[in-house]
Amino acid sequence: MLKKERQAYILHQVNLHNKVLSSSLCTEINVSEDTIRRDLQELSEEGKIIKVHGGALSHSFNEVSFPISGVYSQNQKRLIAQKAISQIQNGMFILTSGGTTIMELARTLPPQLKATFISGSIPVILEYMHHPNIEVILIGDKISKNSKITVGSEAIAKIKQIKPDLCFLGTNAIDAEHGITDNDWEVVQLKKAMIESSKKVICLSIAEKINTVQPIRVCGLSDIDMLITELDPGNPLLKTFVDAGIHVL
Amino acid sequence: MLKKERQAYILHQVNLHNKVLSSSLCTEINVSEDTIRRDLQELSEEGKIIKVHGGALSHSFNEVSFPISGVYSQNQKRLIAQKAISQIQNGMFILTSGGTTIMELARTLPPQLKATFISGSIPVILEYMHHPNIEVILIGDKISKNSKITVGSEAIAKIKQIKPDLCFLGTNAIDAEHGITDNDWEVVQLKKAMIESSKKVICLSIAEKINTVQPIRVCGLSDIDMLITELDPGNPLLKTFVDAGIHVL
DNA sequence: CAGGTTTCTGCGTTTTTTTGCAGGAATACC
DNA sequence: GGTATTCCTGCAAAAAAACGCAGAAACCTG
Repeated sequence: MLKKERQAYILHQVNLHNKVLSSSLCTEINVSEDTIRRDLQELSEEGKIIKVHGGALSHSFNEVSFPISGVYSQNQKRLIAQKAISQIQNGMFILTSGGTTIMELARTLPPQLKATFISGSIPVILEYMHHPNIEVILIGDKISKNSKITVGSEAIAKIKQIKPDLCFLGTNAIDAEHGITDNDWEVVQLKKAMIESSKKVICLSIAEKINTVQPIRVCGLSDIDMLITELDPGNPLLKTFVDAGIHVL
Repeated sequence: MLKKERQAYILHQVNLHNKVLSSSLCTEINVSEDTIRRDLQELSEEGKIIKVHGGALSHSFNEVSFPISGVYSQNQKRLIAQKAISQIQNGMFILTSGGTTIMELARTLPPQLKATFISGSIPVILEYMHHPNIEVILIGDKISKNSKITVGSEAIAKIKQIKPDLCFLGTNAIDAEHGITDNDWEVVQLKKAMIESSKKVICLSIAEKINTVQPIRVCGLSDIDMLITELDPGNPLLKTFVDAGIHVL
């Protein structure tokens, strides 16, 4: 088994179960405990997981508070949310993924807006529920505890049955060459289904994530209709996306 | 169980109940009292909790609040939850409704329990998600904002597809003559489906709601397998239910 | 393709962390 | 004031991590 492969497997396990034990990993993959430990070390240095005595935990595990960076990018996300809202019209069916950017969007929705929002993300759904006028549809299935969204074939099947007007996609990484990429296999499956179902796909991303790559591919640039960042559309960082025919806001 | 995990669990318990006893924690997590004490020590040094003789308190507790009105029935509900948990075995598929009694059940689940919980209630699902070992399946559909559960034909169809071992039903009203009744038409539809699907239906109800009636009928007594209240099973108030062949706990 | 270099992996040893236990001190409760 | 918890200290065993090293594999590179 290749090192890269091994680490991808470990990362997948961590994202799936929120924790891994070095001991169980080394019997699963059949390598020495030292190798596992070194892998965990590397993944931890890359910020992908949290290494603890005896194994590792997913980041979301104790991601209760990240006050400093949170506030910092909060303003950027608010700006993105504003731009995104300008694309919404009354009566629309809107499918959204999870993530903090979408959370900000949910919080920022104008109270008089009347629309139907569909999502499988629990935190996002909670935000939508506070809104006085929108209808909320929840996609059901098994809940992935670390990403706090519903994942699985049922969820995907349900998404394929609907045809929303808009799809807002929070992104983990977007790159001119590799398109949108992510690090959780199940989340990627969902996003793929969301993109396929929707009439129009709008990708929300803070500038920090532009030109970054994650291990698993979600879709190419051609599948995206619009890209919203906190930057000015004329910013040179965005030129490649404009050139690719994406409407950049 | 990893140290971080344990501490996260403790922290969650503290934030939930505003206090924890070292003695009860050490039986719950199954470690020595010293370990718990050291964990509390560390968490206290990090400022996450306030350590006191015999356990720890939440920060918010210290400020003003002496337990408000809820506590009275909270204790009753906790007792009900305890009894309910005695009916759960590892590996079971368990369908639950919403409501505060079920919330208490969700909060009280022992951390080492491994089971699959299915529900359409958002607050209950949030509780389940905090649990380290259980699988959580969310029933999706349109969200009813006032009852905070998913309602509609999709949800009902999904419930009919499953065959859980147990169904815990929070009740609004139960009466010897009219059986279980409720006041929300959509919730009633769901509960009916839940009862129909489940191998065993366990009804949770505080004594206050016994012999009360609501406008819409959910089911008759014959559909219930077990009734759990905070009262002693021998209590005269429960006699009619025992006579009706219901196992009263 | 041959030779050299870098990277990766497993093993033995040492060091650190974690955990439980025992006995005495401190504290709460009656 | 006496008794029963609870707490702290030191200690020891077990588990895990870190470290150094050497063989093996992969990877340049000319």
